Amino acid sequence: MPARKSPDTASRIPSGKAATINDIARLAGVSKKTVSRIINNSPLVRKDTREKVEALMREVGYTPDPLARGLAFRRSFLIGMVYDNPTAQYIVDMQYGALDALRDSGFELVVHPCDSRTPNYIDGVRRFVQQQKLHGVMLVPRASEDQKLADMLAELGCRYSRIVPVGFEDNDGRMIVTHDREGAVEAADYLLTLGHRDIALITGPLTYRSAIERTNGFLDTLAQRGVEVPKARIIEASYTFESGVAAAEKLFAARQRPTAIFCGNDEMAAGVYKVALRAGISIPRDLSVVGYDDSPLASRLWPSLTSVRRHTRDTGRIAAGTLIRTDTAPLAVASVRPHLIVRDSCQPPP
Amino acid sequence: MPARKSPDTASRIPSGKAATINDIARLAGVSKKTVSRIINNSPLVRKDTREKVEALMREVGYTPDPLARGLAFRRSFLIGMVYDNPTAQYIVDMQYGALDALRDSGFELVVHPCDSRTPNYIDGVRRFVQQQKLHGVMLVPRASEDQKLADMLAELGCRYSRIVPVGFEDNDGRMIVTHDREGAVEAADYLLTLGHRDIALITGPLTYRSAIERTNGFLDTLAQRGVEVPKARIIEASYTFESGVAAAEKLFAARQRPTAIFCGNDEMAAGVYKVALRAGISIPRDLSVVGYDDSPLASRLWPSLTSVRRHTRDTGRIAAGTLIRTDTAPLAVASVRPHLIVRDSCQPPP
DNA sequence: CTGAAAGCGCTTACAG
DNA sequence: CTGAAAGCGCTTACAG
Repeated sequence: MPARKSPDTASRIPSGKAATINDIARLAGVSKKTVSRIINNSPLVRKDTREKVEALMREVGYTPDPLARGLAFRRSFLIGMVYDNPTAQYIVDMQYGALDALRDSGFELVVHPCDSRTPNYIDGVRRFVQQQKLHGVMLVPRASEDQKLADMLAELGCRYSRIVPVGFEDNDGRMIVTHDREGAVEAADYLLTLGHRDIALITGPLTYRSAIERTNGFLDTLAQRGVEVPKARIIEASYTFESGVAAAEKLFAARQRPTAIFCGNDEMAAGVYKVALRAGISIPRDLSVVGYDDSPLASRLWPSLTSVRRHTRDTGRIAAGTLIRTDTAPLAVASVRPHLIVRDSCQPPP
Repeated sequence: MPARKSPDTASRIPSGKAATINDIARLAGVSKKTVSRIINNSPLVRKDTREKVEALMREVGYTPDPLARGLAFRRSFLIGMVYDNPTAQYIVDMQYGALDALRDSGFELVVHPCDSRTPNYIDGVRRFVQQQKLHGVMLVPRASEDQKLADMLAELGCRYSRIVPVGFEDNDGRMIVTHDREGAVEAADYLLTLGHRDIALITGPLTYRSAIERTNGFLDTLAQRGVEVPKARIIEASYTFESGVAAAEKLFAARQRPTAIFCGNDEMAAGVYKVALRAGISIPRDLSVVGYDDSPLASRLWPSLTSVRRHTRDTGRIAAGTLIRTDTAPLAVASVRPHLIVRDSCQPPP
């Protein structure tokens, strides 16, 4: 179904089907190769030729067929998003960001969730990339931390971008560095400033660099101000609500309860809320809580949760944008910095 | 990069690039048309020919190029998912379901969020569908309720499936009916059985059929048991947390407070929780609350929220599956039925 | 049941 | 700066 065409040119295009490069070439009185050059922004076209042809393309509503272009290029106009993060809001925000970058670019976003715990998930991604001849792939945490996955893409010659904490080296793909440490540092500063000294920490799985960064950033900041956190108050959990519940139960069973808890994400903070509410521990009067993610949950909980915002949508926009741009140096490193959103879940210790 | 090939046949395929239909035809000693027939499951192939060729395809790891097939078919191997629902978990579940159906089918999922409140969003979807030559489109609530959107797809000849409440007619697309009424009926039955009579209702926007279905299902069930809900206790909100807060404030300001509230979704129920907790109203002792969606929020809240589950992933699987299948009658109507998940947010009235 | 020819709508060499 | 020829990897008529 061709887009609206003015009657005069419309009559010269086979009705009922969209215009092709041949129609444009014929109507403009140039070769299809010239039209092709214009489509691909080649500088080897005279300005007035370009303008004449572009006007015609607009008039007949011509857009080149990505299938035909892909076949000739041996590469599709699809960007793959590969992820194994279970947090819905994070995924959706990342998708929105990617789509922001892809809008009106002719590229589309193909989603590919996977489970990095299964042994051959990398083969699954490889098939996806090869079969669809993807133009590029964004690797989203936590899969983005898997060096084997990145290596496979490099070997395939597929361009990719990785969203990773500091500490990664990559000569093949573009990196977007999330600086998780800084968010944790801000959380620590905030709790210290409120006067807290009896502080506990519920971390994500320390097999992930992001969890390590958050943990170290938090503990280092406390240590710099002379606050040591006893081992019993550092609990490694799994980023799930249930693991947050279990961790909180352990912390509250101790002789002396902490006056503040920093959680590696909001899900686990919600677990702390549940245990505290059930036990009659008032937040923030008896206990201050800080989360990480600034998920919708943070404002839905009561009292609303102070949490570290990650700018996920911006991250997605950069990660996708870098895959379709040709003008920038492909290997530069981009940075996204988190920051603390203060709400109602903290106050000075009792 | 071709998949693993045994040395004998590998040597007969140009190294460094994947096998094509020509390689398969040559190695199998048949014409490429025969290979094509096998790819497309044509019955016009002798059984032993088929088996021989299929074995060869497996051996060399051949998969047909979707770009080339798409160009020849004038239709891609992409399924579009069009949605304007803001709830992250719902979207992600729907995507997972769709991907369940598409796995190993050769089709991929391309996401297309849109904003049905902008005047020309339908043009955006049209461009998406036409330009990518989509094989099919799933319409997800609430965009799925827009008849103009469905009509546009029908006019384009693009196959589509719609996830809709009862009450829609569609001769062009497949419908997956969600039976929202039944979930609301279950919620009403449950509250009545607990002994509630002073019941309030916070609905979604009544411009949506789904919100109307839930509202009517709830009110009709109460009426059948002789319970009338005064107008002041029926508040139309907008499915957001904030609108739930505002609705709860209005309900609690009344002379007599209801003993139970049914909310059109969990977001608004979380708003009720916030207002109740802030006001010292104990859930479920003083107030019972029922939500709709069974989102992650439902179990994260404390006390955990009784809510209606929608089986979103199953819905997505059916909606996508119907677009790539050729064996079933395309216009049959599928049904997905909600049901109540009882948690800790309700008890008999004080 | 099988195949040779032409074509899908583009791009890549290659020439000028 | 511009173009004619060949090709990307498939499928659709058309023949047999």
